[in-house]
Amino acid sequence: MLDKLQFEEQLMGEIHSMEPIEIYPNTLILKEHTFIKVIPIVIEGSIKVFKMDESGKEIVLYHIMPGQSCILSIASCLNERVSKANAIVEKSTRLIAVPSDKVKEWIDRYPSWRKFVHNLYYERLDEVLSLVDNIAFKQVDTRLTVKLKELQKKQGDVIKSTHQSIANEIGTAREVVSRLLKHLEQQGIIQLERGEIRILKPL
Amino acid sequence: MLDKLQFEEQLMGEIHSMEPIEIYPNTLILKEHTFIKVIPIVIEGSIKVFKMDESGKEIVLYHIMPGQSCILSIASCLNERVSKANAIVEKSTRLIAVPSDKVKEWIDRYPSWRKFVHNLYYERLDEVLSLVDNIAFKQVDTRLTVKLKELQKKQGDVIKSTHQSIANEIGTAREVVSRLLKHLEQQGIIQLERGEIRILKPL
DNA sequence: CACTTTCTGTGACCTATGTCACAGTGAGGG
DNA sequence: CCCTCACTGTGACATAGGTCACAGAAAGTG
Repeated sequence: MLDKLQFEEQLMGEIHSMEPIEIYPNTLILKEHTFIKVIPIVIEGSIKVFKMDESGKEIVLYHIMPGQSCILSIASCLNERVSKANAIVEKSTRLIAVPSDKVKEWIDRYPSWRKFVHNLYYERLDEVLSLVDNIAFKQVDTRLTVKLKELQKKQGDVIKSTHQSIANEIGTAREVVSRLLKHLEQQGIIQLERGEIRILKPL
Repeated sequence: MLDKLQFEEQLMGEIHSMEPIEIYPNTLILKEHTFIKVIPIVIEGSIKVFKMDESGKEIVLYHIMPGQSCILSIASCLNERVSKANAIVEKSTRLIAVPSDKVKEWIDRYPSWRKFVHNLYYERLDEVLSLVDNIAFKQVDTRLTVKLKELQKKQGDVIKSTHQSIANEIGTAREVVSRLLKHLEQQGIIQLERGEIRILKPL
């Protein structure tokens, strides 16, 4: 997995010299308002980055997938500032924990690392901006179908996910998602099972 | 103004060798889905970066103030991708237009430029994230008072702004802003004039 | 197999906020 | 001094979507 990242040999060496660690689901690895000590590079699994309000409602900003890293952590660490969001491990995850001073050092030393970081910035900004776009302009039902399409792309026609987690992703309540999904089912577009959504017709 | 930016002498020299240009209000300088050719460094004035939906409703992402630059442009340019938002000149603006290949070159050459860019990333990500936070979790009235405080910080107790522009910033309709402002006035917290909001008591 | 937990389905209800439709009012231009 | 805009004020109204309060079903767990 790591080899797909186009790093210089020397940087690759540095990375490989670090021992990957295994982290289990539901581990909170980054808390808002805290300083960053290590930056994760995900090898396997996935990490969810989200914001949470006082009442415990959360909204998902993006997911860190294999070969990616957490741009918010990098930004915070490069500027020696606190984190602006939370991150929690979703699926069991193997990752390399890069100490924050390494990250700073690499920025100056390796062009390929710079490229990697700038690319991350672009991708994430893009995602966060379309999130803004969606919550500001789109109604909940559109947001839902967008999310379904996205999940379909990742997982295929059988999506394993609970209504609650989808609700979190699109920033609404579980009941609303249940209701809307039921409608789609009645229209014969999807089929619902416990923890599973089967897509029958194109959304 | 430029001298406040902590760049190396050599970079400073490069920047000073470029002729500043003057741009008038309401000039659209960046359109969504287009490629970036030049990056602005604002000397004086301000630029509004925003998203717009089909119906013409807009939502403001952030403002580029003197000494700052447009991180979205930089991100797009470094990755050779299209822009994800629009930018329009608000107040008459003097800026330096840095060709995109210079921006790339500087990233590799000048640590101070890297620092500048990473700092911008952090600041803007922060702003955009609190925007997400606000529209996802907060009600319109809270968003309004937050925005008022922000304007107060910038302009003092007498804020020059129309209800419409505030509505755009917080992503709602003008009537809603008028209504809420009226309430605040009735509570003796603010005083309304045409194009002006006077803050009497702390919000 | 009991018992608990997690997930889903649904009706009833409430309310924040967007929309429409005007009416006024101040400001600037010619 | 008009006349035309741009800005503001407001009532009436519609409604999306959040909240509450259950109930039943599936899946773990000991």
